[in-house]
Amino acid sequence: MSPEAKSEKEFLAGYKPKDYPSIALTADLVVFAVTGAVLHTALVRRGGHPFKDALALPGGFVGPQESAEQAAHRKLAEETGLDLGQLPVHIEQLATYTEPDRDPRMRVASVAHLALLATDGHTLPEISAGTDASAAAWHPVHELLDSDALAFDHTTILRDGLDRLSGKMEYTTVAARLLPAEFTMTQLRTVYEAVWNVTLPAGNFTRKMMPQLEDTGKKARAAAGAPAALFTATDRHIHPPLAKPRVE
Amino acid sequence: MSPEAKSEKEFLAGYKPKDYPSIALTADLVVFAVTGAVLHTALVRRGGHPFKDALALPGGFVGPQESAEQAAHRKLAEETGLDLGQLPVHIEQLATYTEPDRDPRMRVASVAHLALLATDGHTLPEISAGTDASAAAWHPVHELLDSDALAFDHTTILRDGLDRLSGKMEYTTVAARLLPAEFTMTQLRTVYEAVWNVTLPAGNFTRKMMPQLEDTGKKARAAAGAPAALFTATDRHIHPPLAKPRVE
DNA sequence: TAAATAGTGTCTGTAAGACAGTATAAA
DNA sequence: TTTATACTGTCTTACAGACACTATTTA
Repeated sequence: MSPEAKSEKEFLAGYKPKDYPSIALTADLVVFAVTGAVLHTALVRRGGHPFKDALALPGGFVGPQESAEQAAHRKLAEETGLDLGQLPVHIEQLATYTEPDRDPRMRVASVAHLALLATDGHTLPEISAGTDASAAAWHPVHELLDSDALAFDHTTILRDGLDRLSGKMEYTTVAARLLPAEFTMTQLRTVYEAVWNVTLPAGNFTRKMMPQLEDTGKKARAAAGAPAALFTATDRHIHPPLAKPRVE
Repeated sequence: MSPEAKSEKEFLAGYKPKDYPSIALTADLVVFAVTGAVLHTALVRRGGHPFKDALALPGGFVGPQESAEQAAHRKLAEETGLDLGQLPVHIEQLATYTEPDRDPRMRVASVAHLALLATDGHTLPEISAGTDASAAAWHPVHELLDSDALAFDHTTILRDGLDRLSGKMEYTTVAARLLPAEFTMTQLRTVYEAVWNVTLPAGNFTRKMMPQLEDTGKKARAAAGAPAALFTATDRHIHPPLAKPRVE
């Protein structure tokens, strides 16, 4: 209870915000999910100008009482109709895009987030359009990135999201966030192959990942072949990292 | 509201910004430089409330016509008095901090940046206080992080900045940004040791880094001992990475 | 049985870690 | 010379990559 604390209290009580540049803040989402060994991203079809009818990342304004990450959670539910109470989702901040002219309407800074949805590898979560969009659907990422088809700077953001995920998978088990809590080694390897757009030798992958995972002791029901062990992820760092094969 | 009828050009000409939450955007800086084998960061002493007389990261509002990165450049010059025309500086975005109550005065989102200043390892660039601060000075990072001494959430930001730099040094030559364009292997190793707060075996370090650097053919003048080769950095990725020794 | 998948064994080449040895300069 | 620093050689261990092999299930 020093005199400084008291005077700071007085200062704040009488504080009137000074002028500062008017910049709107949005939270945008790069949403990833894997099906059929292909990485997909959730995109909305824009209902209005600018970039009308173009594909865009889901997102929207950060509210006055929420953090950007909370806004990303809320927007993910609103814009895709996903029930996040049911579906495990991993959200982390990606980067912030602040070029003054990135939105022709007004000054908007966008805090982009990476969102990973858990799937069994066969079915994508069903998504439906929110208020601002005319449609919401899944799109294969690697095909999409060959064409600069997205609104605003969203192609850049999507590429940054893919790069972040690709890199982080080398030294963490974050790839497991694209799978159910318990998963087989083959499921995990399929996620790596989908995100990296490569094929990996199964035997060596198993040996490398085994110490990073927790064996549940349970076995998966196999359609054919030996039943696979079910693992859960840990937060251990992979050291040395699992190197992404360089493209030849 | 019949967006169908309007072209995008007409739409934008008649566009009036809708209400959006009022959030101020600032660019803050984690500025690093190495001297005497110790990593230092530039901090300002706050002149006013809140957190009066506490240490804080340099930074300020993003202007209406500049990106956050441009604002970071400008603020670095303004708040430290550094002549960035003379001094090579590397700036990259770190993360954005958006907790609603992180500034007691008003809603402020801060885009934090990592700034690396080149030094010869013996002298830190001289810095002087800008308008908002009563002083600006260098502080040893690892000592500082033991005590949560900074204003706002700046201790978190500083720690995130250190983590980013530490990690990136494993697989890039970004550490060279803390040195002049041409540097010796020992200088570079000293940077690694300062940032990671470890000691590294000189021989193995040389062998590992050699293929990542460009040999200028020139030699440094040595006070004693054999003259060291002068290298320049490349943008090659270190593969496999140079692992940071885990703390025992 | 055959077919399919899971997981292990084994060999080879590369590189990290430890550390000794040699080379090149200044005092 | 001595001393200090810069590098290189060498040995051991670890592990990635390649790929064959065995084990375990379903049909």
